[in-house]
Formats: sequence, structure tokens, C-alpha cells
Amino acid sequence: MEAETSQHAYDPTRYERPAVTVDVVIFTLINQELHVLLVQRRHWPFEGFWAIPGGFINMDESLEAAARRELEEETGVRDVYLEQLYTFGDPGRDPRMRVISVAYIALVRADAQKISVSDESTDVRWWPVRALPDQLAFDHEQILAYAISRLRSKLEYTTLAFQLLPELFSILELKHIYEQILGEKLDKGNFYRKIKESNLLEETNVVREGRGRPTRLWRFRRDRTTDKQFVFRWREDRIDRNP
Amino acid sequence: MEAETSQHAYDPTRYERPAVTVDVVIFTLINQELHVLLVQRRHWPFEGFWAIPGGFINMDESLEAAARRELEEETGVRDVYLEQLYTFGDPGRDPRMRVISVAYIALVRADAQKISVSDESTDVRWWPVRALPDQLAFDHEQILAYAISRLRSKLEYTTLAFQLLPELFSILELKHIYEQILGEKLDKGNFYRKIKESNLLEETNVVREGRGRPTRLWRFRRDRTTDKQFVFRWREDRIDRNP
DNA sequence: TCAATAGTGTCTTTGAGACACTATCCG
DNA sequence: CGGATAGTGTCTCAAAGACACTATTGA
Repeated sequence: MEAETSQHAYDPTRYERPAVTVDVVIFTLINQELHVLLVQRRHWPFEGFWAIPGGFINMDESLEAAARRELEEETGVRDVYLEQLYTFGDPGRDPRMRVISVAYIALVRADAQKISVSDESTDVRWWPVRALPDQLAFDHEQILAYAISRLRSKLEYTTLAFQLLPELFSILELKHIYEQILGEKLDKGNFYRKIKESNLLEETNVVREGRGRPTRLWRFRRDRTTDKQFVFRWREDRIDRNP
Repeated sequence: MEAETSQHAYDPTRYERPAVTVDVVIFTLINQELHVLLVQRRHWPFEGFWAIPGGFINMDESLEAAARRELEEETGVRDVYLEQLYTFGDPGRDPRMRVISVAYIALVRADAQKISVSDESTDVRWWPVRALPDQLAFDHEQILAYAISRLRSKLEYTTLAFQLLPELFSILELKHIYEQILGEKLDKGNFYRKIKESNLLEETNVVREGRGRPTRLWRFRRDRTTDKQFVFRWREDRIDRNP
């Protein structure tokens, strides 16, 4: 219950209030590799450090709306997969004041992220998750680590990976993504089998030529951008511990 | 990143701030049935409605510490399983002001909850989740529904069920809990097999007499109260959608 | 003895994984 | 033809489920 813990009425306005921000961990795939968007801070504290993009919530918008606003401000992208990750609120995580940060994960399609992130500005960058900056601002290392771990575990039992792919892709490309993110090699035959059995993909007539035998391209069946259906599961074992 | 969205420095203090509360959905098992603790509101808004216990955070305590404080205030119980659920922050969910609520789930052992919840006070009650009040205060129906769904899905792939059990219990009791919470009958033989293979339980010499053949009692192997090891998984399929 | 509850054994089916095989392109 | 990449078929083994069986108590 809110604003009332014991038997008497409370005056909630007399409480000191923390600041509330929304931070968005934005993932995309660049050259088949998982990247995350970070911004470089220009002021104290943590001046020069890289940080997860975010900002204060407005009093009239929902948390998710705030996350979408931040996302669009940073990348110009809308209608992407967005999910609340966790809320971080330890005292002292920001030296200026008490800040509660509601962290979100966003998945941006591989072909969409080109639109965004103006190339000339050096203070916003896609970082490969395998080679992140040594130190991040605030407790953002912890947030990012948790985001990556959650993404990994969710990919194992959801269709989330499709959110990262372009409209058309080959099955072996998809396999590659899974390998990237799970960090292990998968068997080609078994992958073909499972993905076909799942019936989540739709064959197209499009074929892409390459060095060897040309590849058939496929697309994800349902409305991709906002799909939250959790159907396909590559592997059974996954763990999502709290940070 | 916090307190800085664009290129210039911000004065964060000029932002209006929401109130931040922590709500704790406290589960326990009474007569083998899942119950949740609710408190009845005595003041506007939602006077007379039942609500999830919670309260404002102090400026010098972490979110989890606030949740533990609330939990102890309501039930007198410490050292229980506690996990952050989700953060609810839609504008208008509290008519008095903008409130961000960080919701937690707590699991209280079956034999512990007797200590708590003074019987004479009618404004704090354990409610069976199968027969909850029609309407709850604020958006607490949504919070509670999500908590139950999360609990269900987590029980399927974690050892969380043990957190609800007393120190000693029989395997068929454990099976009963799983059936209760999953809402389906499980095969006795298969349950015995899986639970033994998991090696999570430790046989005791204690035997409980009943109507038929006496039952051997078991205990959970590791430090139970704070154990977060996710090892035993009754079934593979689980889904945890956002609320 | 039987009713009641506890606990075990075993057969069948499913599905994951390993891995060898075939297919189609370019040169 | 051979190298390269795409895609298929099939065997094995382990785990899940169904279900029949045995065990131990009290009345």
C-alpha cells in the first residue's frame, strides 16, 4: 500500500523524494556482432566516462514512455522491442543526489540502426559487448552486465533474437546470431531441424548469391517489431538471477 | 546516463520529483495453499480497499533494504527470500501524486508466518490467492497478478518452492505444493524420481505417522533461507511476460 | 482382512545431439 | 573437376511420461 504504513494518515509531501531516471540499454547487431549504445559524459561526475543513455522522467509520462522517448532521442528509432530490466536505487550511486534508475532493454534491428547515431559526434557510440570500455559511469557496469545476462537467457527461450535481425535473413545467419550471443557453436543440422519445426519462419522466394551455394532467405512470421510472443526456445537451460 | 541528456550540464534539482515507494507481495503457504498478505486501507484514497503492503523509501536505504524493512514491519519476519518484481509508475495510479512503486516478492516459510500478523487486527490478513478480494486499491490487482504469474513461472525452474516449506517435509507434500501452484496433477513416481535425482534433498530419520503408511521427512540441503541457487527445475516450460 | 497412504520399477515415447551425407554454386 | 557454402537424413542416448506394482501402517 502506498503512503500509509501504520494506522494514522500520512502527509506524503513531507517526505524527501529521490530523483527518478530511466536508462535504456540499447542493443543492436553490427556485422553479426552484438553492440550496445553508450554515450560519453561531458560533465562531473564521471566526466569522460561512457554511460548508458537515460534521463529524468517527466511527471506526466509512464516509465515505458520515458524509455521510448530516450530511445528515440538517442537513435531516432521507434517501435522497437522494449522491456523493463530492473530498478537500481542504491544510495550513493550518484554523488549528486539520490537517484532511482529504472533500466530498460531495447533491441534495435540490424538494418535500422544505420539511420541513427550521427557519425560525426564522437560522444555517442556503438560498442561491441565483447570489447566494452574498462569502466563505465555510475553503476552502469552492473546494469550493463545484467542486461547482457538477461538478454542471453531470454534469447534461449524466446523469439527475441528475431528482433535483432533484418527483414530477410538466412537460417545460418540466425544460427550465427545465436552462436554469437550464447557464446557457443551450434550444430547446423539440429538448428535447421528445430527452427523448421518451430514454424516461426516463412520461406521467401528470395535467394542470396554468395561464394558457394546460394542461400534461401526467410522472414519471421508475425508482426515483428512489437512481437512479444515467447514461443521458440533454442535451449532449455537458462537462468536469470537478479543482478 | 543520469542527469544529462544533451550537451549541456543540467541542474537536476529543478526537476519535479515523484514519490518512490516499495511494495512487497508476501506469499506464504497455509494448509498447503498459497496465500498473500494484504492490508486494509483506512483513509482516502481507496479507503476500505485491500492493498499490498508498502511504503516510502528512506533516502539512506537501498530499495531492497526498504523492502526488508516493510516486510519486517508487517510480518516480523527476517531473512526470507526476497526478489525485485517490477517497477510500476504510470501517472495517475495514485490520485494524490505521482508515485513510482518498486514491487518485490517475498516468500515466507509456512511455519514462520504464525509468529506474525496479530490475529486480533482485522486490517491485515492472509488471503488465499484462489479467493482474493474483488478489487484492490490502486493498480494492485495488476501487481498481484504479475507477482503470482512470476511466482508460478519461477517455481517451475528454480528451487523457490522450498522457501515456502517448513524445515522438514515429505516428498508428497512437496509434490502437493507444486500441484497447488502449477494448477495441475503430477505423477507420483516421476516426481519421486526427479526429486531424488536432483539431489537437493537430504533424508532425515524423522518419520511422520498418519492414517496409512508413515512418511519419511526430508530437508532441503543448503542454507535455505537465503538460497538463490537455481538448480532443480520441475518442468521446462515457463514464461514470464511483463505485466 | 481391507482401506489408506507411501514409495518403486519399468516400458514407451520424445527430443536433443552427433555426425555423415547430399546439393548447388563458382572457378 | 575441387573448394566452398547450403541444406538433409539418420542413429544414438537420455529424459519425460504413463502406469502398474510393492510396502507399511491402523482398524
